[in-house]
Amino acid sequence: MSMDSVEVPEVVVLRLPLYVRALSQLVSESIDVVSSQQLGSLLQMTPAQIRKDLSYFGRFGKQGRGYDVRFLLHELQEILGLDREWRACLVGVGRLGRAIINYPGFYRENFRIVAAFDGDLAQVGNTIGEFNVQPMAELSDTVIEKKISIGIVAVPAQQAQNVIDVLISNDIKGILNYAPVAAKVPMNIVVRNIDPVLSLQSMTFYLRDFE
Amino acid sequence: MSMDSVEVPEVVVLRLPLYVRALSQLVSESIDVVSSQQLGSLLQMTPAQIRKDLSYFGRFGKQGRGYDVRFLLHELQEILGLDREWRACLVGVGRLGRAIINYPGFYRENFRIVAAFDGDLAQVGNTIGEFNVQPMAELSDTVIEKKISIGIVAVPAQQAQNVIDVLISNDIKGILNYAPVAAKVPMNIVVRNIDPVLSLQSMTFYLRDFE
DNA sequence: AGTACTTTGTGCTATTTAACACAAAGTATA
DNA sequence: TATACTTTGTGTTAAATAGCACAAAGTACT
Repeated sequence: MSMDSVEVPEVVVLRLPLYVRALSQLVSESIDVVSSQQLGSLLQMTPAQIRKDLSYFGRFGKQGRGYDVRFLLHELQEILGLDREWRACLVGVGRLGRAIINYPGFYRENFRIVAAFDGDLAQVGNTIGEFNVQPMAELSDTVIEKKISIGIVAVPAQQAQNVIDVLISNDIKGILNYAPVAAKVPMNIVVRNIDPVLSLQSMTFYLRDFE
Repeated sequence: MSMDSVEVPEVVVLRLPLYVRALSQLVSESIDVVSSQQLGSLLQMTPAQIRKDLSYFGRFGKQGRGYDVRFLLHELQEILGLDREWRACLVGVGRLGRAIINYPGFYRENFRIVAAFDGDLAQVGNTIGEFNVQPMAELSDTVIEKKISIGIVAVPAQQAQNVIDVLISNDIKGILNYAPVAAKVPMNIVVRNIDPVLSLQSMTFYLRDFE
């Protein structure tokens, strides 16, 4: 018995960031108004899909004209919760973890990595970028102190589920998982997997027949 | 008028690597037989879906028993084209590109990065890992020489479409795109996007209401 | 051999997702 | 003001995807 008259499909939510990105691009090009037609050709999707998606959240456009770029961008950012800073902790400071810390793309979009943990005590105390690597035992306190709501998992597959369990038991609600495992989590936890190997392995199905 | 009696849906192809991974895990645990039930609970999906997916390619199971793990693994690897080595080139040797080159996960799954390019001539000639960074002008020859079929794009958004166009014009059929852009490609080209920021930006929609 | 159980492969149904197509409402131009 | 466009938002239809449920075929145990 949800409050929402219609539940928003997850596929729609997954597309909203694409719109945000395209609209940001348009803002930087000083374009004020855009039609679903134009947005569609920019993003390689049908205008109807864009309009349907947007209609789940309101009526943002103007007939005969299109959408005010800045306005729609602002609305979508608010809908997605992108109008504020999000704090994340990294777990696992191996090669991959270090690359993630040094990746500037998160910062640019208001995602802040504010702590780094590792289960391996040999790593604890090391300095990576601006952080001291902390032991997992400190996770509980740090999550509260630094108001962390997202966990980024960059540990080997074997340890991933355990790390994820610890994160969840410390009230982390969102997990960005770089480990190659299908994490088991309660329904109220949001998991996003980053797994380039899986991507390649499905790609080759279509490449087999060329040479 | 395709040869296949039924076209395999792309969603199904996207799931096959998950099965491959789970089966590999089972092999390493010396488990010989698995039911769709067990596989489903391992991967958090319904047994029916697994059986339906597999049925697009053949009848691999045995009633009352399940699937022979090694046999099914081998079959799926063959279907996906994972029974051989795939060669890729990297374009863009900035921070991200270097991390990709040093990532051991590709190698472990028989994907070989065999060349690195950069459009910035200041990068050309530098040594990254085991490679000399080559200028884009050499891409054409190198792709043929080294039998490269996959391009990994790790350049800034602004340059991504151009790089992708060059790759395609040199007969690359698969692109693993780390740049935050919706690449425009002909229908016969397979693109897979790796975009952690998009993942976070859709995640926050569900996190908004906690704290 | 017989009974109870397990599990596949698949026809069918239900659900989800995407696209069509058009009235309504706006713009542009004369 | 009138006419020809443009574009949204959405009811409706179409297509894609997922899940049910069961006959058929096997296993396990007595």
